[in-house]
Amino acid sequence: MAYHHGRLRETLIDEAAAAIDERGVDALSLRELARRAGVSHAAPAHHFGDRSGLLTAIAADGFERLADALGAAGTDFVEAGVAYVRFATEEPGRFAVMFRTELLRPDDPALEAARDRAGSILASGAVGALGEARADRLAAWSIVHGFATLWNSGAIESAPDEHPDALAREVAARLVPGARAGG
Amino acid sequence: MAYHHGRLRETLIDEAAAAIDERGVDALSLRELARRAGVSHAAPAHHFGDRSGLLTAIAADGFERLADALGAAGTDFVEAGVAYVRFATEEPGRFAVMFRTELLRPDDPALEAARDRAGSILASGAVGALGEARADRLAAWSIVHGFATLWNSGAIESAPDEHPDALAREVAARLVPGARAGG
DNA sequence: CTCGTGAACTTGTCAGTGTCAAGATAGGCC
DNA sequence: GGCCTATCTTGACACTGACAAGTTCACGAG
Repeated sequence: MAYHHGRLRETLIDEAAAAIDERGVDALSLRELARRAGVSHAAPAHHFGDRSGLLTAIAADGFERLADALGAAGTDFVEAGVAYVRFATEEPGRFAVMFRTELLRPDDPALEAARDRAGSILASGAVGALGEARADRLAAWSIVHGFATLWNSGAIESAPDEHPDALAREVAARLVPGARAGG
Repeated sequence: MAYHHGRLRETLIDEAAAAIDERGVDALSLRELARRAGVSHAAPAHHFGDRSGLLTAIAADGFERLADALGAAGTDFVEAGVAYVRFATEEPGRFAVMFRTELLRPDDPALEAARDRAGSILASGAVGALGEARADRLAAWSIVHGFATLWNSGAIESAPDEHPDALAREVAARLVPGARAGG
């Protein structure tokens, strides 16, 4: 086994994110992660310090991906909202980590930057469709975030193979005055 | 130390809920809990089987309290929504456990009953203000649940002493056609 | 009263975890 | 060559959740 893995840091982030999507944050063990990557149990600590360091890196990566997805969806609030939900439901583990703030380093610069980027993109869509007030932006964020977390927690009853996109679009449209599409 | 504590089960649930409100679910250790209650490290297992049993009991208790709070708030959707948010923000630990389904026993009868009771009360308020469609009920639930979880995760920027109630009322009102109170 | 039966609780143990300290290795720069 | 620093390993510690087996106690039958 070579001493220098070469790309250990990236490997660990990818493996960890995949493991979290499969089995949840709490089931993620640093030691098992190290085993999967073929390194010793203390190798991850070198790159991330401790568990929160790893999760913070994953969360920052998650906000970057979310910002990209929101940007690609365009400026319409409903479409951005659907993109938000799609991201959350397709990568539930990453998404959960992003908002489990007690597990993260509070003032990590990379995390804060990524979070701000995603937030401002979502807010710009909301301002166009609803208004500029704080409550407008928060209402937009709340309804898509709430739907996403409820769906991921299994609280929303649905057919076994139902895809959340259509439902999310309907729900988000409820917030836009005069645009009660579907339903 | 008396062998028979007498009210160990209730004591453990109360202590655990308080500890969770203070330091989060993940920081809750069965052994520390037992220490606090003055019993041996294996005593909790007798009453709850394992960790998920304890958390399931706490979650069921939480849904009962939530249902009570929603019922007391009346049938108006906005007021019920504010009550939902108030419950979530005043007892954040309990609230978090209730939706961490991976930590709970999936088909516990007491949990299911309490959850259904709370759900139907919230839904009845939504139907009156919005409509009977699935998306109407989900939009109502999503916006208040989203606001509550975002607030609890610290994602919403606010003054250090700001109380979420007024903001929650404003946000919830955004969903009701023609009732854009505040903002 | 005594006795035994079962619930409530304890003691002991196990594999597993996160974190820390100290040692080993190797690539790059003089 | 020789050193230096980042990278990774080895070893240890205190802690955890879960399990098995033993101990104590309340209570009802006889």
